[in-house]
Amino acid sequence: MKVTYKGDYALKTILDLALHYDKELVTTHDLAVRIDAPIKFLEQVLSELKKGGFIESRRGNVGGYMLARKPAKITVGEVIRFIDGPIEPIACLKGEYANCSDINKCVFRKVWEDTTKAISGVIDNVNFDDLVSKVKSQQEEPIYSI
Amino acid sequence: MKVTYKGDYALKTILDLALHYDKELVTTHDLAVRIDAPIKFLEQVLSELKKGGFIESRRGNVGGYMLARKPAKITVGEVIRFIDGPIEPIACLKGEYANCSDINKCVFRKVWEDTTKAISGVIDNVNFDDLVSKVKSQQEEPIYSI
DNA sequence: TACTTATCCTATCTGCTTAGTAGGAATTGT
DNA sequence: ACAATTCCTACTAAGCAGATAGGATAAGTA
Repeated sequence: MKVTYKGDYALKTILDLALHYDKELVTTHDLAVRIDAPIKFLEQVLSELKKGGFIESRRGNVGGYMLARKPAKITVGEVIRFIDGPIEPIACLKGEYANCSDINKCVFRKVWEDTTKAISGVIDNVNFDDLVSKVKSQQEEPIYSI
Repeated sequence: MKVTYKGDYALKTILDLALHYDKELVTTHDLAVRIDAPIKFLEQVLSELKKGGFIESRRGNVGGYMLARKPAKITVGEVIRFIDGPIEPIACLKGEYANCSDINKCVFRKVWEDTTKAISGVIDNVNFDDLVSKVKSQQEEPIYSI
């Protein structure tokens, strides 16, 4: 599993849109400023997220983006898998590996399967409602230091 | 976390040497044939594994390689980390990431930390004695099909 | 001593992926 | 008509993976 900049931008995009859910549309420009991403690169990420059914858009003068689903219905795992590809640590689990003469006898296979499950157990159990709550609780946090 | 061919060859190398532990030295040639790796590429992997203290070598006519430690004292996690680098799914956990303005406020950080722990929980708890046992039990397995 | 069989060392190469850039077409409200 | 936006396609620079190449060095043996 490797989370690229593209995946990182995608996650931050979904989180930003989740914070504006049921309010106003978000433009690429505003998003790019807030998540600190190159706007032209971000455009491509947004295009993919739209194709993936994560977000919707409105073109023209007062256009912008919004989430296609409720934040609670989108998980980190879904987004990462869609943008950065399968989370398997090694290609052999996808059957795209030349060096597995007898895949059923490979003693490492179980290790990679267990690893994949362990990763899934984390990223598939965090949704964007959780993250929105976390962001909001951080903002409300009292200041303990003087 | 991404396991490369190099990492895969390294793991298979350690396993093969574990299967020959306390017996004879293993040559690069024999190893290359058994694990199906290009010999010149494998040489580089062996060189790294030696630098990492996993294996020892003997040069010359009757040379070859052997494990530097007992199979039980080498884990899959150790080898992978040494050959393929840190298992963190994203660079921000290593502090090598430009896009984290305030790392303590990033709500994704915990996700990546939890992911890293989950992966470690698997790969750091498999050692090469476990794998040797598994290989041997597979070899002894009765044939159920006619 | 010559020869063989090993490990060891360093440089080079090719294709792929990541991250980003560039330029403009299409759409929509004012 | 104009401005602001999404949308589309192509290109590029840098880095990395996965080798390949050519030999130097070491050690046992006839």
